[in-house]
Amino acid sequence: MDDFHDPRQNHLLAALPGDDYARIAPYLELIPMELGEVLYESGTQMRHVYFPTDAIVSLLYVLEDGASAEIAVVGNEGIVGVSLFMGGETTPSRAVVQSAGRAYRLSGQVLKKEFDRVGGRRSGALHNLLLRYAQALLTQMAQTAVCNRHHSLDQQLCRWLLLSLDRLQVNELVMTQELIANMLGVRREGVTEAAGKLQRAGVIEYRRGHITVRDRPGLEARACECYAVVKREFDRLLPEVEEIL
Amino acid sequence: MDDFHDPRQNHLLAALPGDDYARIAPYLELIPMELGEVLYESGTQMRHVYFPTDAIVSLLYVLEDGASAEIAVVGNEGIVGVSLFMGGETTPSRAVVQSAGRAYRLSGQVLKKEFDRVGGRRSGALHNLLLRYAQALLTQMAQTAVCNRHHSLDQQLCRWLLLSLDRLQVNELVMTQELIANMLGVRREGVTEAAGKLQRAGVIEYRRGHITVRDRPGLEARACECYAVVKREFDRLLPEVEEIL
DNA sequence: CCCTATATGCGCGACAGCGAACAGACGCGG
DNA sequence: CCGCGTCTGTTCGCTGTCGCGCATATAGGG
Repeated sequence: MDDFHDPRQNHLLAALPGDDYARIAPYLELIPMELGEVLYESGTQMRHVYFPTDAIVSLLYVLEDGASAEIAVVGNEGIVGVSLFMGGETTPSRAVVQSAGRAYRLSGQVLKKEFDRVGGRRSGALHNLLLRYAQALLTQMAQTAVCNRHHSLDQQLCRWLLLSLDRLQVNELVMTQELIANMLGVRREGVTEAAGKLQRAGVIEYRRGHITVRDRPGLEARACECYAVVKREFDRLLPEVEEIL
Repeated sequence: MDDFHDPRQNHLLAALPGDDYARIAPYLELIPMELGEVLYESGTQMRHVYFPTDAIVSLLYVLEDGASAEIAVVGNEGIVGVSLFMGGETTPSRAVVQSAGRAYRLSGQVLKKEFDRVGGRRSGALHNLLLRYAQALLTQMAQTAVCNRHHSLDQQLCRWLLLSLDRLQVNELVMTQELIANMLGVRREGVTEAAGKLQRAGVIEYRRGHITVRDRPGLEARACECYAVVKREFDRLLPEVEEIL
């Protein structure tokens, strides 16, 4: 978490070949993101995509009655705003900053131009990379759907903590139980109870808005299979990321 | 439902400009599909994509313990096998025929070649069309996730019936309650009860594996918002379909 | 350093959906 | 036209989560 900041702390940007990266690099703007900030609202036209470095963004779906649920989470392994290059321009979801940090912003026009570029190689590297990322996102959403249906709040909390942890450089999350409840689409009291169990078991420790993970293997053991499936699929679809780090 | 069969009964194929369509038409094979047939298993390499005409295919996710849930449904508005052109080759889901009928099969190689084609126009029409379809699929999955979390079995059954109905030419579904329960990821008894309510209300009528919808507006009134959101998004993303029909 | 907004803990009753078990009813195939 | 396999209807207790209300603890700004 030093002050020197490089777009390539985002894995997608890091995975781009030198010349592909060089073409978009001049357009990347470093943007700080605060907890709770809304990057885009359901149905609104987006102007930019975001490549998080140390921030985490949740894709939330909000129902008419105000109830909500997280459908996917994006950290430094991904990009916020896939609908810009998929062609739809908008999505019926909301993007909210779940963990403060920074991201690189890129104008939608520049991204699209590069995405559609048909340069020396067949289709550009960015094109293939983003499509594979979109598929990984599809998997994450599918898994969320099934998990919502079949798994207990306890298991889901573990899954959620692990997903967040993977996208952070530290083992402490700044996050209230109320917010977690919003993400998971459950009652706050339910989170309190589940978190209490984990604390008593020595897996996590928390105090007013701060959760520290003490026993990651323990967390993995209590999580449902959904965490592992999603992680495996991300690793499979985006292997460049592993090679580099 | 005459015997003359045209690939263009699939809306994606119908939406392709003449010359784009002409290039892949010779490779399209008409395939009959029986109820319950598995098009591909989770994690297996796919050789073909399928463009249903009067069949309906469910994308199911099956958990380790055998529990399952439908994450999306594909009829003549779509294509089965998006991961082939997204670049992942496989997905961790299973494709099952939910309603018998026919589909046109296309070799993955031919599809990919056309998908990556950079012909006269910018990127090919197929490319844009399929990406927009993929985004619609993303929306459907997201909505399924939220629906699983927040809505009652009764509402979900209505949503599911409507989604199926939209993809059929008739108002009768050949489908047991047991199968519906598998799709929704609930107990069979739950479906029996929910269906009983609908029958008593005169909205549907059923007998051993056959469900007939009598009052579609009634069904829509009882469904959650999820149905309308998904339908609206499909119409927005794939407008060509409406223009043609 | 205190005070207040905010975060967490807990205790109800209510209820939807689960799991298992079984009875009846339909309809296809022989 | 008969029989059996399959589909549907119904029961019971159980668990997990909800919805509400309220008590208590904590941190950080004035």
